[in-house]
Amino acid sequence: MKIKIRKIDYLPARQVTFSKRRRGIFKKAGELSILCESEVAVIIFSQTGKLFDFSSSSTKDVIARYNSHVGGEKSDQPTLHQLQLEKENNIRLSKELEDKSCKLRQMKGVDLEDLDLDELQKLEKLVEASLGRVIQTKEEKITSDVMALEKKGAELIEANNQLSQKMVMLPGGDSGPEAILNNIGEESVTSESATNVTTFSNSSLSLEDDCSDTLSLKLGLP
Amino acid sequence: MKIKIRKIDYLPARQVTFSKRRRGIFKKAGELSILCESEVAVIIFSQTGKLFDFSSSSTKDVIARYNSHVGGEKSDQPTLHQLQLEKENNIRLSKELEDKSCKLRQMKGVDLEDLDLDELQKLEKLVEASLGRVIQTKEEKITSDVMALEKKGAELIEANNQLSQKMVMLPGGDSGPEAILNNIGEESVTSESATNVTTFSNSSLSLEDDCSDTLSLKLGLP
DNA sequence: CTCCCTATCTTTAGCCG
DNA sequence: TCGGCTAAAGATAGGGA
Repeated sequence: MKIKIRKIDYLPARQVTFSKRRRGIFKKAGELSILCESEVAVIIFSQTGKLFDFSSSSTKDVIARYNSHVGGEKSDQPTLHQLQLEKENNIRLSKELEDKSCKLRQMKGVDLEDLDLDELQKLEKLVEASLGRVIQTKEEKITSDVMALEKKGAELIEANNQLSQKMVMLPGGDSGPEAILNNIGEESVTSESATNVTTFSNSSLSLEDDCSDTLSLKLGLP
Repeated sequence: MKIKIRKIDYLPARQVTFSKRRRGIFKKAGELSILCESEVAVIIFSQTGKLFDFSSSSTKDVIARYNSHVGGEKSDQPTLHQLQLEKENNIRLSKELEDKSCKLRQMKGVDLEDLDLDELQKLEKLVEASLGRVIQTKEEKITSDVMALEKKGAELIEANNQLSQKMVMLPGGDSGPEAILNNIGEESVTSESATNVTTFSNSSLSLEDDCSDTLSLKLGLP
Protein backbone atom coordinates (compact mmCIF):
# COMPACT_ATOMS: atom_id res chain seq x y z
CA MET A 1 0.00 0.00 0.00
CA LYS A 2 1.47 3.25 -1.09
CA ILE A 3 -0.83 5.52 0.92
CA LYS A 4 -2.70 4.82 4.08
CA ILE A 5 -6.43 5.36 4.08
CA ARG A 6 -6.68 8.13 6.60
CA LYS A 7 -7.59 11.78 6.42
CA ILE A 8 -5.24 13.77 4.22
CA ASP A 9 -4.08 16.62 6.44
CA TYR A 10 -2.64 18.88 3.81
CA LEU A 11 -5.60 20.79 2.45
CA PRO A 12 -4.54 21.34 -1.19
CA ALA A 13 -3.56 17.72 -1.58
CA ARG A 14 -6.87 16.69 -0.05
CA GLN A 15 -8.78 18.88 -2.45
CA VAL A 16 -6.95 17.46 -5.43
CA THR A 17 -7.41 13.91 -4.26
CA PHE A 18 -11.09 14.60 -3.64
CA SER A 19 -11.51 15.85 -7.16
CA LYS A 20 -9.61 13.01 -8.77
CA ARG A 21 -11.13 10.20 -6.80
CA ARG A 22 -14.57 11.66 -7.10
CA ARG A 23 -14.35 11.62 -10.85
CA GLY A 24 -12.86 8.15 -10.68
CA ILE A 25 -15.85 6.89 -8.73
CA PHE A 26 -18.28 8.57 -11.07
CA LYS A 27 -16.54 6.98 -14.01
CA LYS A 28 -16.62 3.55 -12.38
CA ALA A 29 -20.27 4.02 -11.54
CA GLY A 30 -21.09 4.86 -15.11
CA GLU A 31 -19.13 1.88 -16.37
CA LEU A 32 -20.90 -0.44 -13.99
CA SER A 33 -24.32 0.80 -15.03
CA ILE A 34 -23.47 0.17 -18.69
CA LEU A 35 -21.59 -3.08 -18.33
CA CYS A 36 -24.23 -4.68 -16.10
CA GLU A 37 -27.32 -2.71 -17.08
CA SER A 38 -27.87 -1.55 -13.55
CA GLU A 39 -29.12 1.66 -12.06
CA VAL A 40 -26.51 3.55 -10.10
CA ALA A 41 -26.48 6.75 -8.11
CA VAL A 42 -23.58 8.29 -6.23
CA ILE A 43 -24.04 11.19 -3.86
CA ILE A 44 -21.04 12.97 -2.42
CA PHE A 45 -20.84 15.94 -0.10
CA SER A 46 -17.46 17.59 0.08
CA GLN A 47 -16.04 18.66 3.38
CA THR A 48 -17.25 22.17 2.63
CA GLY A 49 -20.81 20.92 2.16
CA LYS A 50 -20.88 21.12 -1.60
CA LEU A 51 -22.95 18.47 -3.35
CA PHE A 52 -21.70 16.27 -6.18
CA ASP A 53 -23.90 13.59 -7.56
CA PHE A 54 -23.83 11.13 -10.40
CA SER A 55 -26.48 8.82 -11.64
CA SER A 56 -26.88 6.49 -14.58
CA SER A 57 -30.40 7.88 -15.01
CA SER A 58 -31.63 10.46 -12.53
CA THR A 59 -30.51 10.71 -8.96
CA LYS A 60 -34.03 11.57 -7.90
CA ASP A 61 -35.42 8.53 -9.65
CA VAL A 62 -32.86 6.29 -8.03
CA ILE A 63 -33.64 7.82 -4.64
CA ALA A 64 -37.34 7.30 -5.23
CA ARG A 65 -36.68 3.69 -6.12
CA TYR A 66 -34.50 3.39 -3.04
CA ASN A 67 -37.26 4.82 -0.86
CA SER A 68 -39.78 2.39 -2.26
CA HIS A 69 -37.45 -0.53 -1.57
CA VAL A 70 -36.22 0.52 1.84
CA GLY A 71 -38.77 1.48 4.47
CA GLY A 72 -41.52 1.21 1.90
CA GLU A 73 -43.99 3.02 4.12
CA LYS A 74 -42.74 6.50 4.86
CA SER A 75 -42.01 7.48 1.28
CA ASP A 76 -43.24 10.62 -0.43
CA GLN A 77 -46.37 9.40 -2.09
CA PRO A 78 -48.52 8.64 0.96
CA THR A 79 -47.39 11.87 2.55
CA LEU A 80 -48.40 13.87 -0.49
CA HIS A 81 -51.69 12.06 -0.68
CA GLN A 82 -52.37 12.71 2.98
CA LEU A 83 -51.50 16.35 2.50
CA GLN A 84 -54.04 16.54 -0.26
CA LEU A 85 -56.67 14.98 1.96
CA GLU A 86 -55.90 17.39 4.76
CA LYS A 87 -56.19 20.35 2.46
CA GLU A 88 -59.53 19.17 1.15
CA ASN A 89 -60.66 18.67 4.72
CA ASN A 90 -59.58 22.19 5.52
CA ILE A 91 -61.49 23.65 2.62
CA ARG A 92 -64.59 21.72 3.56
CA LEU A 93 -64.34 22.74 7.19
CA SER A 94 -63.83 26.36 6.24
CA LYS A 95 -66.93 26.31 4.11
CA GLU A 96 -68.99 24.72 6.82
CA LEU A 97 -67.67 27.21 9.29
CA GLU A 98 -68.57 30.11 7.06
CA ASP A 99 -72.01 28.65 6.55
CA LYS A 100 -72.54 28.22 10.27
CA SER A 101 -71.28 31.72 10.95
CA CYS A 102 -73.66 33.13 8.40
CA LYS A 103 -76.63 31.29 9.82
CA LEU A 104 -75.64 32.30 13.32
CA ARG A 105 -75.49 35.92 12.31
CA GLN A 106 -78.92 35.65 10.75
CA MET A 107 -80.23 34.02 13.89
CA LYS A 108 -78.90 37.01 15.78
CA GLY A 109 -80.75 39.33 13.45
CA VAL A 110 -77.81 40.94 11.71
CA ASP A 111 -76.77 40.92 8.06
CA LEU A 112 -80.32 40.37 6.92
CA GLU A 113 -80.06 42.61 3.88
CA ASP A 114 -79.80 39.78 1.40
CA LEU A 115 -82.85 37.87 2.59
CA ASP A 116 -86.11 38.23 0.74
CA LEU A 117 -89.47 38.63 2.40
CA ASP A 118 -90.26 34.95 2.49
CA GLU A 119 -86.95 34.10 4.12
CA LEU A 120 -87.38 36.87 6.63
CA GLN A 121 -90.75 35.53 7.63
CA LYS A 122 -89.36 32.03 8.03
CA LEU A 123 -86.53 33.41 10.11
CA GLU A 124 -88.95 35.33 12.26
CA LYS A 125 -90.94 32.17 12.93
CA LEU A 126 -87.75 30.35 13.78
CA VAL A 127 -86.52 32.98 16.21
CA GLU A 128 -89.95 33.26 17.69
CA ALA A 129 -90.09 29.54 18.31
CA SER A 130 -86.58 29.66 19.72
CA LEU A 131 -87.57 32.45 22.08
CA GLY A 132 -90.50 30.36 23.23
CA ARG A 133 -88.28 27.40 23.96
CA VAL A 134 -85.73 29.53 25.77
CA ILE A 135 -88.42 31.10 27.94
CA GLN A 136 -89.96 27.74 28.64
CA THR A 137 -86.59 26.25 29.56
CA LYS A 138 -85.85 29.22 31.75
CA GLU A 139 -89.13 28.92 33.57
CA GLU A 140 -88.67 25.22 34.06
CA LYS A 141 -85.28 25.99 35.46
CA ILE A 142 -86.68 28.58 37.79
CA THR A 143 -89.37 26.20 38.92
CA SER A 144 -86.93 23.42 39.61
CA ASP A 145 -84.51 25.80 41.31
CA VAL A 146 -87.29 27.12 43.50
CA MET A 147 -88.47 23.65 44.31
CA ALA A 148 -84.95 22.67 45.23
CA LEU A 149 -84.67 25.69 47.47
CA GLU A 150 -88.01 24.95 49.09
CA LYS A 151 -86.98 21.38 49.71
CA LYS A 152 -83.70 22.54 51.20
CA GLY A 153 -85.54 25.09 53.31
CA ALA A 154 -87.98 22.51 54.54
CA GLU A 155 -85.13 20.25 55.47
CA LEU A 156 -83.44 23.07 57.32
CA ILE A 157 -86.61 23.85 59.22
CA GLU A 158 -87.02 20.24 60.10
CA ALA A 159 -83.42 20.05 61.27
CA ASN A 160 -83.90 23.24 63.19
CA ASN A 161 -86.97 21.89 64.91
CA GLN A 162 -85.19 18.74 65.89
CA LEU A 163 -82.28 20.75 67.26
CA SER A 164 -84.66 22.94 69.17
CA GLN A 165 -86.33 19.97 70.71
CA LYS A 166 -82.97 18.69 71.84
CA MET A 167 -82.13 22.16 73.15
CA VAL A 168 -85.13 22.41 75.42
CA MET A 169 -84.22 19.07 76.89
CA LEU A 170 -80.79 20.37 77.84
CA PRO A 171 -80.13 22.47 80.94
CA GLY A 172 -79.86 26.25 80.22
CA GLY A 173 -81.37 26.06 76.72
CA ASP A 174 -83.51 29.00 75.52
CA SER A 175 -85.67 29.48 72.39
CA GLY A 176 -83.34 31.80 70.38
CA PRO A 177 -81.98 29.52 67.67
CA GLU A 178 -85.38 28.09 66.80
CA ALA A 179 -86.94 31.43 66.03
CA ILE A 180 -84.01 32.68 63.96
CA LEU A 181 -83.75 29.67 61.72
CA ASN A 182 -87.47 29.49 61.16
CA ASN A 183 -87.53 33.05 59.97
CA ILE A 184 -84.74 32.46 57.50
CA GLY A 185 -86.47 29.44 56.10
CA GLU A 186 -89.87 31.05 55.70
CA GLU A 187 -88.67 34.17 53.96
CA SER A 188 -86.20 32.95 51.39
CA VAL A 189 -88.08 30.02 49.98
CA THR A 190 -91.42 31.56 49.17
CA SER A 191 -92.10 30.62 45.60
CA GLU A 192 -93.69 33.69 44.01
CA SER A 193 -90.88 36.16 44.33
CA ALA A 194 -88.52 34.80 41.68
CA THR A 195 -90.56 33.83 38.63
CA ASN A 196 -90.60 37.16 36.83
CA VAL A 197 -86.98 38.13 36.52
CA THR A 198 -86.86 38.15 32.75
CA THR A 199 -86.05 41.81 32.40
CA PHE A 200 -82.64 42.13 33.97
CA SER A 201 -79.34 40.72 32.82
CA ASN A 202 -78.79 42.07 29.34
CA SER A 203 -75.27 41.26 28.26
CA SER A 204 -74.49 38.94 25.42
CA LEU A 205 -73.48 35.48 26.69
CA SER A 206 -70.38 35.68 24.54
CA LEU A 207 -72.34 34.79 21.47
CA GLU A 208 -70.81 37.57 19.46
CA ASP A 209 -70.25 35.72 16.27
CA ASP A 210 -68.87 38.16 13.76
CA CYS A 211 -67.68 35.67 11.21
CA SER A 212 -64.84 37.91 10.18
CA ASP A 213 -62.19 36.39 12.39
CA THR A 214 -62.22 32.89 11.07
CA LEU A 215 -62.49 33.25 7.36
CA SER A 216 -59.11 34.53 6.46
CA LEU A 217 -57.57 31.12 6.61
CA LYS A 218 -54.47 30.34 4.77
CA LEU A 219 -55.22 26.97 3.39
CA GLY A 220 -51.72 25.48 3.13
CA LEU A 221 -50.24 27.71 0.51
CA PRO A 222 -46.48 27.76 1.09
CA MET B 1 -8.41 -0.66 -23.83
CA LYS B 2 -8.84 -4.25 -22.99
CA ILE B 3 -12.63 -4.22 -22.67
CA LYS B 4 -15.17 -1.95 -24.26
CA ILE B 5 -17.67 -0.29 -21.98
CA ARG B 6 -20.81 -1.90 -23.29
CA LYS B 7 -23.27 -4.37 -21.91
CA ILE B 8 -21.72 -7.72 -21.10
CA ASP B 9 -23.83 -10.23 -22.98
CA TYR B 10 -22.74 -13.38 -21.26
CA LEU B 11 -24.84 -13.52 -18.11
CA PRO B 12 -22.44 -15.29 -15.70
CA ALA B 13 -19.62 -12.97 -16.65
CA ARG B 14 -21.90 -10.01 -16.22
CA GLN B 15 -22.93 -11.15 -12.78
CA VAL B 16 -19.32 -11.64 -11.73
CA THR B 17 -18.30 -8.28 -13.08
CA PHE B 18 -21.25 -6.67 -11.34
CA SER B 19 -20.21 -8.15 -8.04
CA LYS B 20 -16.55 -7.27 -8.40
CA ARG B 21 -17.02 -3.75 -9.66
CA ARG B 22 -19.75 -3.07 -7.16
CA ARG B 23 -17.44 -3.93 -4.32
CA GLY B 24 -14.72 -1.90 -5.97
CA ILE B 25 -16.91 1.17 -6.07
CA PHE B 26 -18.00 0.72 -2.48
CA LYS B 27 -14.36 0.43 -1.44
CA LYS B 28 -13.42 3.57 -3.36
CA ALA B 29 -16.37 5.41 -1.90
CA GLY B 30 -15.30 4.48 1.61
CA GLU B 31 -11.72 5.52 0.89
CA LEU B 32 -12.87 8.87 -0.46
CA SER B 33 -15.02 9.57 2.55
CA ILE B 34 -12.10 8.88 4.87
CA LEU B 35 -9.33 10.51 2.86
CA CYS B 36 -11.29 13.72 2.28
CA GLU B 37 -13.72 13.68 5.20
CA SER B 38 -16.70 13.75 2.92
CA GLU B 39 -20.12 12.17 3.09
CA VAL B 40 -20.71 9.58 0.40
CA ALA B 41 -23.60 7.38 -0.56
CA VAL B 42 -23.78 4.88 -3.42
CA ILE B 43 -27.05 3.28 -4.47
CA ILE B 44 -27.05 0.47 -6.99
CA PHE B 45 -29.89 -1.57 -8.39
CA SER B 46 -28.88 -4.75 -10.13
CA GLN B 47 -30.49 -5.77 -13.37
CA THR B 48 -32.74 -8.07 -11.38
CA GLY B 49 -33.92 -5.16 -9.25
CA LYS B 50 -31.95 -6.04 -6.15
CA LEU B 51 -30.74 -3.08 -4.11
CA PHE B 52 -27.16 -2.57 -2.96
CA ASP B 53 -26.21 0.55 -1.15
CA PHE B 54 -23.18 1.91 0.61
CA SER B 55 -22.77 5.01 2.65
CA SER B 56 -20.08 6.54 4.78
CA SER B 57 -22.76 7.30 7.37
CA SER B 58 -26.35 6.42 6.60
CA THR B 59 -27.80 6.31 3.14
CA LYS B 60 -31.03 7.80 4.45
CA ASP B 61 -29.19 10.69 6.04
CA VAL B 62 -27.28 11.37 2.85
CA ILE B 63 -30.50 11.25 0.86
CA ALA B 64 -32.14 13.64 3.31
CA ARG B 65 -29.19 15.99 2.93
CA TYR B 66 -29.39 15.60 -0.82
CA ASN B 67 -33.09 16.46 -0.77
CA SER B 68 -32.48 19.59 1.25
CA HIS B 69 -29.77 20.70 -1.18
CA VAL B 70 -31.41 19.81 -4.46
CA GLY B 71 -34.85 21.16 -5.30
CA GLY B 72 -35.22 22.35 -1.75
CA GLU B 73 -38.99 22.53 -2.11
CA LYS B 74 -40.38 19.14 -2.91
CA SER B 75 -38.43 17.19 -0.34
CA ASP B 76 -39.80 15.29 2.60
CA GLN B 77 -39.20 17.73 5.41
CA PRO B 78 -41.35 20.64 4.19
CA THR B 79 -44.05 18.19 3.23
CA LEU B 80 -44.09 16.72 6.72
CA HIS B 81 -44.07 20.16 8.23
CA GLN B 82 -46.91 21.26 6.01
CA LEU B 83 -48.83 18.15 6.93
CA GLN B 84 -48.44 19.05 10.56
CA LEU B 85 -49.71 22.55 9.91
CA GLU B 86 -52.67 21.25 7.99
CA LYS B 87 -53.58 18.89 10.78
CA GLU B 88 -53.37 21.65 13.36
CA ASN B 89 -55.51 23.79 11.12
CA ASN B 90 -58.03 20.99 10.87
CA ILE B 91 -58.20 20.55 14.62
CA ARG B 92 -58.65 24.26 15.12
CA LEU B 93 -61.35 24.46 12.48
CA SER B 94 -63.15 21.49 13.95
CA LYS B 95 -63.17 23.11 17.36
CA GLU B 96 -64.46 26.37 15.99
CA LEU B 97 -67.08 24.53 14.03
CA GLU B 98 -68.24 22.66 17.09
CA ASP B 99 -68.35 25.89 19.04
CA LYS B 100 -70.40 27.59 16.35
CA SER B 101 -72.72 24.63 16.11
CA CYS B 102 -73.25 24.69 19.84
CA LYS B 103 -74.01 28.39 19.89
CA LEU B 104 -76.29 28.02 16.92
CA ARG B 105 -78.21 25.26 18.65
CA GLN B 106 -78.58 27.42 21.71
CA MET B 107 -79.79 30.29 19.60
CA LYS B 108 -82.40 27.94 18.22
CA GLY B 109 -83.47 27.06 21.72
CA VAL B 110 -82.35 23.45 21.84
CA ASP B 111 -79.79 21.72 24.04
CA LEU B 112 -80.29 24.24 26.81
CA GLU B 113 -80.02 21.71 29.61
CA ASP B 114 -76.51 22.68 30.60
CA LEU B 115 -77.15 26.41 30.91
CA ASP B 116 -77.76 27.93 34.29
CA LEU B 117 -80.42 30.49 35.06
CA ASP B 118 -78.22 33.48 34.40
CA GLU B 119 -77.12 32.18 31.03
CA LEU B 120 -80.69 31.38 30.10
CA GLN B 121 -81.75 34.90 30.88
CA LYS B 122 -78.93 36.35 28.80
CA LEU B 123 -79.88 34.02 25.97
CA GLU B 124 -83.48 35.09 26.23
CA LYS B 125 -82.50 38.73 25.97
CA LEU B 126 -80.35 37.93 22.99
CA VAL B 127 -83.04 36.01 21.14
CA GLU B 128 -85.56 38.67 22.03
CA ALA B 129 -83.35 41.37 20.59
CA SER B 130 -82.76 39.24 17.54
CA LEU B 131 -86.47 38.77 17.06
CA GLY B 132 -86.93 42.50 17.26
CA ARG B 133 -84.33 43.09 14.57
CA VAL B 134 -85.76 40.41 12.35
CA ILE B 135 -89.25 41.86 12.63
CA GLN B 136 -87.97 45.33 12.01
CA THR B 137 -86.01 44.21 8.98
CA LYS B 138 -89.02 42.34 7.71
CA GLU B 139 -91.26 45.36 8.08
CA GLU B 140 -88.76 47.59 6.37
CA LYS B 141 -88.63 45.07 3.59
CA ILE B 142 -92.40 45.00 3.34
CA THR B 143 -92.55 48.75 3.29
CA SER B 144 -89.96 49.05 0.58
CA ASP B 145 -91.56 46.25 -1.42
CA VAL B 146 -94.92 47.93 -1.14
CA MET B 147 -93.49 51.26 -2.13
CA ALA B 148 -91.82 49.68 -5.10
CA LEU B 149 -95.11 48.12 -6.13
CA GLU B 150 -96.94 51.42 -5.69
CA LYS B 151 -94.36 53.15 -7.81
CA LYS B 152 -94.63 50.51 -10.46
CA GLY B 153 -98.41 50.71 -10.29
CA ALA B 154 -98.35 54.46 -10.60
CA GLU B 155 -96.11 54.19 -13.60
CA LEU B 156 -98.43 51.67 -15.16
CA ILE B 157 -101.40 53.93 -14.54
CA GLU B 158 -99.57 56.79 -16.07
CA ALA B 159 -98.59 54.70 -19.05
CA ASN B 160 -102.15 53.51 -19.31
CA ASN B 161 -103.49 57.03 -19.26
CA GLN B 162 -101.12 58.07 -21.96
CA LEU B 163 -102.11 55.10 -24.06
CA SER B 164 -105.76 55.88 -23.49
CA GLN B 165 -105.29 59.42 -24.61
CA LYS B 166 -103.65 58.21 -27.77
CA MET B 167 -106.45 55.70 -28.18
CA VAL B 168 -109.23 58.30 -28.10
CA MET B 169 -107.38 60.26 -30.73
CA LEU B 170 -107.42 57.27 -33.04
CA PRO B 171 -110.40 56.28 -35.12
CA GLY B 172 -112.54 53.48 -33.57
CA GLY B 173 -111.00 53.73 -30.05
CA ASP B 174 -113.23 53.03 -27.03
CA SER B 175 -112.63 53.37 -23.29
CA GLY B 176 -112.14 49.67 -22.38
CA PRO B 177 -108.34 49.40 -21.78
CA GLU B 178 -108.20 52.49 -19.61
CA ALA B 179 -110.72 51.20 -17.09
CA ILE B 180 -109.14 47.73 -16.82
CA LEU B 181 -105.63 48.89 -16.10
CA ASN B 182 -106.75 51.49 -13.63
CA ASN B 183 -108.57 48.88 -11.64
CA ILE B 184 -105.54 46.59 -11.51
CA GLY B 185 -103.31 49.38 -10.34
CA GLU B 186 -105.64 50.61 -7.59
CA GLU B 187 -106.34 47.24 -6.08
CA SER B 188 -102.96 45.55 -5.88
CA VAL B 189 -100.87 48.41 -4.56
CA THR B 190 -102.93 49.53 -1.62
CA SER B 191 -100.54 49.61 1.26
CA GLU B 192 -102.50 48.22 4.17
CA SER B 193 -103.24 44.78 2.87
CA ALA B 194 -99.75 43.28 3.16
CA THR B 195 -98.21 44.44 6.42
CA ASN B 196 -99.54 41.74 8.68
CA VAL B 197 -98.51 38.54 7.04
CA THR B 198 -96.29 37.36 9.85
CA THR B 199 -98.30 34.29 10.67
CA PHE B 200 -97.97 32.15 7.56
CA SER B 201 -94.92 30.41 6.22
CA ASN B 202 -93.66 28.25 9.03
CA SER B 203 -90.93 25.98 7.68
CA SER B 204 -87.36 26.18 8.83
CA LEU B 205 -85.23 28.13 6.33
CA SER B 206 -82.83 25.19 6.25
CA LEU B 207 -81.29 26.25 9.50
CA GLU B 208 -81.43 22.75 10.88
CA ASP B 209 -78.08 22.65 12.53
CA ASP B 210 -77.78 19.34 14.30
CA CYS B 211 -74.10 19.43 14.91
CA SER B 212 -73.89 15.67 14.66
CA ASP B 213 -72.98 15.48 11.02
CA THR B 214 -69.77 17.43 11.09
CA LEU B 215 -68.02 16.23 14.19
CA SER B 216 -67.06 12.75 13.22
CA LEU B 217 -64.06 13.94 11.29
CA LYS B 218 -61.13 11.73 10.67
CA LEU B 219 -58.24 14.03 11.27
CA GLY B 220 -55.58 12.46 9.12
CA LEU B 221 -55.05 9.20 10.99
CA PRO B 222 -53.72 6.72 8.49
C1' DC C 1 -10.13 24.14 -9.68
C1' DT C 2 -8.46 21.68 -14.05
C1' DC C 3 -5.20 19.45 -16.92
C1' DC C 4 -0.87 17.09 -17.84
C1' DC C 5 2.80 13.66 -16.82
C1' DT C 6 4.76 9.52 -14.98
C1' DA C 7 5.82 6.11 -11.75
C1' DT C 8 3.57 3.48 -8.91
C1' DC C 9 -0.50 1.31 -6.92
C1' DT C 10 -5.13 -0.73 -7.47
C1' DT C 11 -8.65 -2.90 -9.90
C1' DT C 12 -10.36 -6.25 -12.58
C1' DA C 13 -11.19 -9.66 -16.83
C1' DG C 14 -10.62 -14.12 -17.56
C1' DC C 15 -10.00 -18.42 -15.83
C1' DC C 16 -9.86 -22.00 -12.21
C1' DG C 17 -11.76 -24.31 -8.35
C1' DT D 1 -22.64 -17.31 -5.91
C1' DC D 2 -17.97 -16.79 -4.03
C1' DG D 3 -12.77 -16.65 -3.70
C1' DG D 4 -8.11 -16.91 -5.66
C1' DC D 5 -4.85 -16.12 -9.30
C1' DT D 6 -2.43 -13.23 -12.85
C1' DA D 7 -1.55 -10.22 -16.38
C1' DA D 8 -3.28 -6.23 -18.18
C1' DA D 9 -5.83 -2.16 -17.73
C1' DG D 10 -7.03 1.56 -15.08
C1' DA D 11 -6.60 4.92 -11.27
C1' DT D 12 -4.08 8.16 -8.86
C1' DA D 13 -0.22 10.62 -5.87
C1' DG D 14 2.90 13.91 -6.53
C1' DG D 15 4.57 17.52 -9.06
C1' DG D 16 4.16 21.14 -12.39
C1' DA D 17 1.56 24.50 -15.43
